[in-house]
Amino acid sequence: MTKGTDTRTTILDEAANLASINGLNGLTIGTLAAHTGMSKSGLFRHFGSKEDLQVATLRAGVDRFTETVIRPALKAPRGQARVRALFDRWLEWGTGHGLAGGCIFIPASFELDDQPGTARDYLVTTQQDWLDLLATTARKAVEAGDFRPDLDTAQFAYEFNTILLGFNQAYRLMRDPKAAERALLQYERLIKDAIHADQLA
Amino acid sequence: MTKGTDTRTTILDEAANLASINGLNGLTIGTLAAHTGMSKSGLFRHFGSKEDLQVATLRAGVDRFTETVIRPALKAPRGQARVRALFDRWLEWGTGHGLAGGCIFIPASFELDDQPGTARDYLVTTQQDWLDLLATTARKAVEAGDFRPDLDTAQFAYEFNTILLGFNQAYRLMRDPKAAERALLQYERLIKDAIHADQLA
DNA sequence: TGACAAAGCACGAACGTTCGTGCTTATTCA
DNA sequence: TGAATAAGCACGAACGTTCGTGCTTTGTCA
Repeated sequence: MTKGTDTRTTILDEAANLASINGLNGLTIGTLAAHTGMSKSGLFRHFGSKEDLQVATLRAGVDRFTETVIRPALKAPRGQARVRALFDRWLEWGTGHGLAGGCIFIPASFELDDQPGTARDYLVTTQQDWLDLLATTARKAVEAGDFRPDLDTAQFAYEFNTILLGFNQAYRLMRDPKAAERALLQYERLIKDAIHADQLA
Repeated sequence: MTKGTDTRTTILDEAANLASINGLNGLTIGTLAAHTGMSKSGLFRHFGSKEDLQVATLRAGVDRFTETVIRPALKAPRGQARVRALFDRWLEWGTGHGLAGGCIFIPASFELDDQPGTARDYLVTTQQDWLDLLATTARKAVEAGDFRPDLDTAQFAYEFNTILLGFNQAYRLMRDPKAAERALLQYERLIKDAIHADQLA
């Protein structure tokens, strides 16, 4: 690891933290330089444009996410256990074991949705990867016999993700002490339905 | 209605639209002035500070929301019908029948959650009002016999809101053509559970 | 005429970005 | 091996623009 990529890593580490607090648009070159003890120009040289910095920051966030959530969860055995591991790990990710301001992708989702560009494009693929991973994990749980065979795994992934969004709002904006409990209840209902659909109309 | 409050209304109307697109922090006095054909200073005089403008914009959003979602939904008869009316109306609200960039409160939720101030405070009370309204509506549905007596109405409100968050992300960021369908499926499962809890473990 | 509304103008600060200049490492070659 | 050369890295200064925010002046109606 040469010196350049070394400081670049340091910068992006801090950038991800700042962006998790102030958002991707609130991430500014000046404050980032101040937080890293660099000059604006010296820092800027590593990226070339603000948008490149945003994409690089998202990419750094993906690395952190993979390390904090996905990799550990994949150690759990296939099936329902792994689904649960993803859920539990995500809750940790969203509550400070990841970035200072929590998940960086959720605010970005609503910040960039009307803002065309490479940052938005990258975020979309990232989010799609996450949904695909969830769907795949659910499918394996079906194959393992944990979930019912006719489960709509894409819908399952969609709803799983939705639970995280709700938790994030309740936890960070509303500071609801019951946020985790609420999310867990919702999760358990989702799982119950994935095991056997309710017969009643 | 005097001239001053008249233009103020015009300004806030446009402010809500711009904020729904660019976020509350992305809402800038300069661009707002350009969009309303006013001078920055002439516009600024109406508020006195950026934060005041943000709060006033949120307040204008609440008015629009009440008019678009709540008021029409309250015309539906108490019980499950009214719950459904709130859901349907919200989907319209989130897909353009309200503000240009969709719901203004959702992006604000994730933008302001780490940003102390009067704007954040106001948003929290607004969101709490919404959750309370949902819970109350659910409780009336219980009283009407539409929902089961032991329903946790606060949890119901929480999950109802969560569905909206998920829909917003799927619709606006992912541009998922199935977003509405997915949200509806999730909604129907929530209702089914509200009617009679699944017996199975 | 007097009160209020809007414009005009200017401010200091911060924004993203460019430029030219040194300092530190690698690389090359005698 | 040691000097010469090149590449990489970070810096300070400044660019033009936009930010939020004040003052002062003009316009517009009761």
